[in-house]
Amino acid sequence: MGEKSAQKKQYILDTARRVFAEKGFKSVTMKDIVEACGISRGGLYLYFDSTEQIFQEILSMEAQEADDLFTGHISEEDTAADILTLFLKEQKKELLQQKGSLTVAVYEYFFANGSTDKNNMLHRQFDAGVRVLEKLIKTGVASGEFYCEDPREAAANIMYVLEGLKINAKTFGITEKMVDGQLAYIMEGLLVEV
Amino acid sequence: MGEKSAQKKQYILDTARRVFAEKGFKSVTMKDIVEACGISRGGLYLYFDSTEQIFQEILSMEAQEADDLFTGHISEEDTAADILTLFLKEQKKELLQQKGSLTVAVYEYFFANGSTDKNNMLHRQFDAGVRVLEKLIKTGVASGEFYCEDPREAAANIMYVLEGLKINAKTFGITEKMVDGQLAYIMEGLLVEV
Amino acid sequence: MGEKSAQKKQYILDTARRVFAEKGFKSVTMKDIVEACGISRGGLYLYFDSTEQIFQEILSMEAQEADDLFTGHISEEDTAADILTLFLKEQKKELLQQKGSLTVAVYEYFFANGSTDKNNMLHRQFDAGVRVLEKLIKTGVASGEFYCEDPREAAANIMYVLEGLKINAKTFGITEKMVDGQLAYIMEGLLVEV
Amino acid sequence: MGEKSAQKKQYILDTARRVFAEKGFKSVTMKDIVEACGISRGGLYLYFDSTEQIFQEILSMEAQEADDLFTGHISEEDTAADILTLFLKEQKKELLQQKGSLTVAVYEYFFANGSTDKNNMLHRQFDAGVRVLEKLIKTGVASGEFYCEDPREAAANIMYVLEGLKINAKTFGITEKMVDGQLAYIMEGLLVEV
DNA sequence: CATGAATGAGAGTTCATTCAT
DNA sequence: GATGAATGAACTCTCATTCAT
Repeated sequence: MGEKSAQKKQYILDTARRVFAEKGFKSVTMKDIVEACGISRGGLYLYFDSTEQIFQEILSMEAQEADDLFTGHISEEDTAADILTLFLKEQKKELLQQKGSLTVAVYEYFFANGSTDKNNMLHRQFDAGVRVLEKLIKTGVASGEFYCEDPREAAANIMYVLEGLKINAKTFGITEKMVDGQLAYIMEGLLVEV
Repeated sequence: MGEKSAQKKQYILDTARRVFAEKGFKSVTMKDIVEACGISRGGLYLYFDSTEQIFQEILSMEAQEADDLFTGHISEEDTAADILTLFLKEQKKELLQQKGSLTVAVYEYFFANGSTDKNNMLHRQFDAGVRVLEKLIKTGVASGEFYCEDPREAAANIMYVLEGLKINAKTFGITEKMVDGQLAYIMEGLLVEV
Repeated sequence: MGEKSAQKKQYILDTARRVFAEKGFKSVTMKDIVEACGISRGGLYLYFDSTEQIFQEILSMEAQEADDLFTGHISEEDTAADILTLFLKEQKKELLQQKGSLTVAVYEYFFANGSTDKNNMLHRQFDAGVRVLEKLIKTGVASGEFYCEDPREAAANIMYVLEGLKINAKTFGITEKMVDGQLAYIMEGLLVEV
Repeated sequence: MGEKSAQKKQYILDTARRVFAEKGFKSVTMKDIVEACGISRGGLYLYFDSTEQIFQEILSMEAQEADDLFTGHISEEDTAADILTLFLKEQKKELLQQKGSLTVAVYEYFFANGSTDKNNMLHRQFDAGVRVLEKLIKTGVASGEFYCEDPREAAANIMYVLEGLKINAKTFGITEKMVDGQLAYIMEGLLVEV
């Protein structure tokens, strides 16, 4: 598969990503992707064998980008509270953005493949989130910004709340106010009262 | 529809519930249900037109039972902390129980139908949970058991964490320790320190 | 599957038999049979899962009929030579009849499935033929009609020649004269010269 | 087509021969051959248009070699019985050798193309075999080694038996004992009893 | 009411064949 | 000559849905 094919493969992945974002994982057929890409039936099979394989490759790409995001935060020179605020802001943006989100597809995929899929992306990202947040909280505690008796569980708590918001966003919708309320509640729970 | 038919309809719903618990919502076909019930293809269509309709009726039944559960707690004569502990214990049991749970099916269903489904069951139950917890926290604050500046957001926070735990349980698995950690963290956040 | 379905199943088998007779085994698709039967695509799958399964059932029917034929001969009251002549005459008829013969399909099927197929029909019929002929030759020898030092190999020889004629008939064609020549040669080899 | 191309063409034929030996004729696709050869899809079409054409050219090569074999026998200075024994020995070797044999592919090919293929290789080889054997038997009769009233049919008989053994070998398997039994039977039928 | 045979639409998959490079 | 990406036809198989009995 030469350079040109790599380009086309990427084109298919990008197009398929849109399809998955629209229809979730389970409803997407090879035919859907073929039609979205405007290529021939057989053509798609030159690159991928199944929707599952396509989705996995899309996930790999996403994971890459997500990792980049996470590591980006830590390098800043801001205070712990600033960084946490930034992190939550970004999460909020993602939560409220409807279009182009793979959330539903990802959940559908891992409902079926979560246990068998070694190196489960959702798992890895959740754990990574907890780790980053835990470290951040500890930093904040050390600097006197935060008060927290159990940084580990506090970090996990934040991640669970984000998961909860995410799933509710997809099953019955959330408002910006709801997100703001929770994020404020989280921040206030950590900040040392003046 | 006579009494006999009502019985058969109920039989179909009960059997179909098992099928949905096993396979989620999207993968279940009318054929699956027909086979699980041991009835004829045409027979099923006398009672239901689609898996969606069947699932909706199952959800109605579930909602009824869930409501019963919630209202059950409040009637106790225990302290707010006791009731909350009881509530969380029950949530824990549900979180850790794998078999027979409709969780995945429900999520899959509302991913597709969440916005269109008026009277969305997930939504109603989430709101109900928040309301009950808010009232409970307020009671606890009044009795001096709890300290909480924003009972509303605290209640929502608990519900979001439970959602987060629930979805993680289905996508990559959670351990009892993880649940205990979070539930303890929640309780400690509310209890007035001695 | 009620009585009516049994009839339709038989109809499919009879129709499919014609298709296999025309096109051999490997070239026949489910679609071919569907079209020959004038039924729907899905309809065929109610009765059979694959061309292989259909062919196997056809073979079972054939085997039944073939067995009936064999046993028919022996019951006669004729001399051994008469019976053998009759047997060879019938073989000749089959050899020269082109239409409706499953020969090619059978060979094609057993090329692929001969070793795995327990209870290989071709094998059973060949052995049965040898046994019947051996017994017949021994009878003829006892009655003084035949002269033969090794009835077993003589019987096998006849069966091999018949196989050879059969395959040649299908690969490049044989004439009646060629068959007659061989059959006469076989008879003369056995008959006691006057 | 230059010398280099001729070499490549030969390489394709040799490789394809192995493929046909493994899978017979009908199951082999252009793709199979392309992959076995490790060349490009388009590359194969520069030399051949179809599996049929490839197979025909392979058959031509085989025929050449087979003819060489036949003529080889006659040139010896041995007695007729010796030559016949040698011939049968070689036939036995071929019958028992499973790997690398084109037998199945050849039959499959001629099932479909036997009648249309002018200059049918199977036909020519069968006839050639009969002619050689007939001449040999006549020689043996003249020298007093053999007794045979109808050399022509005796020769044909041997060829038919060999065909029968060949096809049985491919459809349900034969043992060395079975071959030996028949070959001995043939020899004894010709030899003048001492 | 209940049955289950029948239909046909549609998804998956494989290959022969072509063609721009 | 040689490549291999691309196409589209053909086949397999599964279901939702209908309907005569």
